[in-house]
Amino acid sequence: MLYSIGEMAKLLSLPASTLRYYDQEGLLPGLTRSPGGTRMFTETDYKALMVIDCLKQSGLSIKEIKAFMELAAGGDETIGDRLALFRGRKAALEAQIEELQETLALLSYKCWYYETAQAAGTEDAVQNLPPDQVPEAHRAAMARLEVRRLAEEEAGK
Amino acid sequence: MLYSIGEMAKLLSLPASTLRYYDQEGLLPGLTRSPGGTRMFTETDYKALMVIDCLKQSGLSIKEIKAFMELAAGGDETIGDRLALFRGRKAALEAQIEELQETLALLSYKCWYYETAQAAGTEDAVQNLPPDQVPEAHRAAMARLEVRRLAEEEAGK
DNA sequence: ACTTGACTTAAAGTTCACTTTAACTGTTAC
DNA sequence: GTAACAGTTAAAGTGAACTTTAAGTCAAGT
Repeated sequence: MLYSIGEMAKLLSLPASTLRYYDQEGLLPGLTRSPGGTRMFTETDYKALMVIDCLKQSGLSIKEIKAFMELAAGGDETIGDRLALFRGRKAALEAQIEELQETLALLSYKCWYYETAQAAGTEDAVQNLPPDQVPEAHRAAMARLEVRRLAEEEAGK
Repeated sequence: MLYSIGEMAKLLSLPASTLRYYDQEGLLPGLTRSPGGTRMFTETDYKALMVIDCLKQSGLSIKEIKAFMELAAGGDETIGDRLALFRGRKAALEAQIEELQETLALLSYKCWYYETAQAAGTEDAVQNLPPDQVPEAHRAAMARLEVRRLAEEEAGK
């Protein structure tokens, strides 16, 4: 089964111009052309594009993805390099997700904060709430807003 | 406690130029200046900058964050709007994290793939592996690489 | 007073990942 | 065959988020 650039663009829900750009940047070394010069995408190209998206989401730049694609074109000799790359990306993404979980906790705290403020009709009510009335679940997020971090406890300035 | 732009930059581990840029873009409406014109950052500004980072991580642009900061400057009347914004950001980030979990699953599959290929000395060995020898945990990720999605099952072309 | 380092501004420059344009050519349906 | 549509290229343009530059001012220590 072969796909035109328009068909492939629909399958991936992205503009055809992006596929041309990726091709131009060397992200699709295996891509073939019809006698007339039209790009013909195969299922293998589809898989490559899914992996490209995956690497992109993991934080790689287009140039870095190109380097990986060249590795992949290098065959079995580069299996070790590619394994190392995926292990690195996996670790990076795990770290990234952890960071986003902390961000999420802060957003949850802010939702609680504004829900409480809304119920009271004013923000002051939440600001003046004794700390022990803040739900346990939000304490850590709340603490992240405090300065401290990095400053090694200077004596009262 | 007051901080110079350099001190605040260190606390946040970002360049002072970024803080000037944020100020210029209107992200710090409460920021005051010394008689000589030097920016003086308070703990409130620190908190605001933590929230800015949080909103940025949740996918908001600088312009959108500015709009929020203006809302916040509007006082108690805008509590409802701000609550709605944080709820929206929370939902968006939750969706984003789910997506990254899927990406992570694909990376895990790729790690397994290359570990197996490395053990066999060639990629072909993994390619030719009967599907039931692929660990259950990786089946879904593997399936995501297949075309199908969106195509409504055309009769054998 | 003077040096040094950190601050100030406006404006221009950078990087990234596309996106658009213009002029043209290939492909498909009638 | 021809219209209309989908494809092609090289090159220029876009928008976001900074970053750098240049020229100058402020603040702290000696």
